[in-house]
Amino acid sequence: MGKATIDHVAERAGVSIKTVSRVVNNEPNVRPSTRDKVLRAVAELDYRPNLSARSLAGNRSYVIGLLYDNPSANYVIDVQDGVLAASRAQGYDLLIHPCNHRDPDVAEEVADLLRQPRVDGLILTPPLSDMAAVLEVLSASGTPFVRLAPTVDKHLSPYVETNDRNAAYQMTQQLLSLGHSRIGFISGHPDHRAVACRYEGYGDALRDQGLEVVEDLVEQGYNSFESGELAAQKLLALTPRPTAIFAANDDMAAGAMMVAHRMGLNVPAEVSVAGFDDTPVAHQIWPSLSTVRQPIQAMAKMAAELLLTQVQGKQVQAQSNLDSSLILRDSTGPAPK
Amino acid sequence: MGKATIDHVAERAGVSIKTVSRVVNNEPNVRPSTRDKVLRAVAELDYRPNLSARSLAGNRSYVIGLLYDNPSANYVIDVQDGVLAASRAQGYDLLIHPCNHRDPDVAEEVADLLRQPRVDGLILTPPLSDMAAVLEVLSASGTPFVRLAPTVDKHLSPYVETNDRNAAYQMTQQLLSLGHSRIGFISGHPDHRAVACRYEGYGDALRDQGLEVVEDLVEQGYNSFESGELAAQKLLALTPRPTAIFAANDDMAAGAMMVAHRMGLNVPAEVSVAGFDDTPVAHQIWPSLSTVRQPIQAMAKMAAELLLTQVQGKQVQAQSNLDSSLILRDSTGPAPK
DNA sequence: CTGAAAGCGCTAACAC
DNA sequence: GTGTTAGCGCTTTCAG
Repeated sequence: MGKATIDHVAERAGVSIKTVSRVVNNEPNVRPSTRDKVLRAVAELDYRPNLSARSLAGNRSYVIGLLYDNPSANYVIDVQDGVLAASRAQGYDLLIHPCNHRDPDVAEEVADLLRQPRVDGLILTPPLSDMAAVLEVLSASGTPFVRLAPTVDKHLSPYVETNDRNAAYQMTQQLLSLGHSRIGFISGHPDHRAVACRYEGYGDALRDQGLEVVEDLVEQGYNSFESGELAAQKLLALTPRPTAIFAANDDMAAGAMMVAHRMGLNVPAEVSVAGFDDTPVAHQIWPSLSTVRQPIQAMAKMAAELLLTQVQGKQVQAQSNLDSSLILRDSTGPAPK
Repeated sequence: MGKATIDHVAERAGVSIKTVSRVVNNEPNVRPSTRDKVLRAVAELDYRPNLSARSLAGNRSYVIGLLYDNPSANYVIDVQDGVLAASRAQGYDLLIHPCNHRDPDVAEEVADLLRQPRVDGLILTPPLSDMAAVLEVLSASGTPFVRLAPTVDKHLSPYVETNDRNAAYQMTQQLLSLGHSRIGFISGHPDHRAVACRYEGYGDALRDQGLEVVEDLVEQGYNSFESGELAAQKLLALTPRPTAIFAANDDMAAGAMMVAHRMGLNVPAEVSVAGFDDTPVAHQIWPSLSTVRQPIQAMAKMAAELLLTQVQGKQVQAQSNLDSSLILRDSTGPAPK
């Protein structure tokens, strides 16, 4: 089966190659009967347009890029799957580009990626969504891009987000309603601004209940299991001990749980633990972790759809907001007397 | 910065475009001084060859594909990172193509992917590495491919593997040396032949110790946490109870641990648990899990290197074998009296 | 509504 | 060693 080209199709359908091109690209101004003829020839020859030729002539690549700094395998896979779902549906391919956001050359790296007509558009995940240097390069290049959960310069591009603050507010409220008042908080990596927002929800919920944020009860974490362990060690060494710990992500919550186990503390009887993200570990540890589920895949899909709309030159809505949900499992319970 | 083309470079260097092409592609037969001139022009103009033009003219895409059926996010990310490390180094891009190996149309899907000159070669992960229909399409197409951990038709392509059987043998031996003799085994998904091999290692170790494989002590699992729970429920309900459980992967081991906790069994005092893969969950659960670490990323990198060598038309070694290592943590201990 | 012609930027022959 | 000449398969003018 020698690959069919547009010429073969044109010949078979008895039209010019331009007409074939029109049909294949869904352009207007083709008589229905002509369109049918062409479509039939396409089917018979099992014709697929050659992407390279297309991009060379049309100056587009039919590829979109996904730029991320691997914070967590589960997150990345969810994002990839969501983006792929949207891009495949429209015949676009996905180029993945992991990078290190602390590398001083990231912006240069991105510039490099854009210097060639490799990608028609880019999707950024946190913390890249918030990096001024990267945003500048992108804006200057004119390449369309969409961000996931940006917290700064939101006017620079369309974006998709969830309300992290609200979800954290609800989880805190949930703990308060269980009778907890000394609630420890392990905050997220400061570079991940979206994760940092979760702290606001925690504080707001306390204040709305007439409580204050106690400085000792808040520990800085860095999104990793180990940083959660360290933070929890400090929190659980306090007197009086907090009766609950809310960590800004599941890995840190798992770290806190590990510390509780080591100290012989019963979860949730002596201390409740809550996380955020609903990663697989949340239901694989014992007791299973109460957490917040974010629609990562749906967000990524939405972002890709916004991007593709934009790539095709259409006007696009500036933002999209999806909801999270509270997942209550076994790690949270009534406050001890 | 209007993109520089090969013509600009040729003009600036005072040579023909063909010479530029030679230099850029590291072809021989260019006088060093000429080469230098060209290289200087390339640098000054910040010239990058246009990939589309290149692939159109040269009938190659400078892209390799990674075909996988997402068994676990951590595994996939490791593979991606390994492949990227190798491909980036050689200027190749990566196209990811997750798919469902149970979908009756996978082979057709692969054929579709190959119908266009989108990818110069393909890397397959288990269980795709073992799927006859896919292998057939690939072999017929003539596209180079490399497999990770294949168990069948090894002559069909170069491949990279670890010795799963040996690693499982060692872990079983370790448990035996701790005094365990009733060791339950939770086997892996039958579609994942490489995982299935781990059962052989278990059996061989027992036999070499003069023990027999007791049918009741072997439960079929399907690689998921939940399947591990189910299997462990059966195993731990036996009388006498097994004093150790060895699961063919970490997720199932985590499931077994969950069941032990629910039954109030102390791990490892009353029952030891061992896993395989050293996924993050292994050190995030309590007690931390003894397991086997495989060099996934290194294997993937090696596979990509083999593929790229092949893509460039060079002869390539048929296989490569990397070693796993035992990671002993807190979930295994001496057999109870 | 349809077609002819002119490239997109590069590599592959083949000459010199 | 180096240059010349054709395309690769498509989209884009611009005519009809």
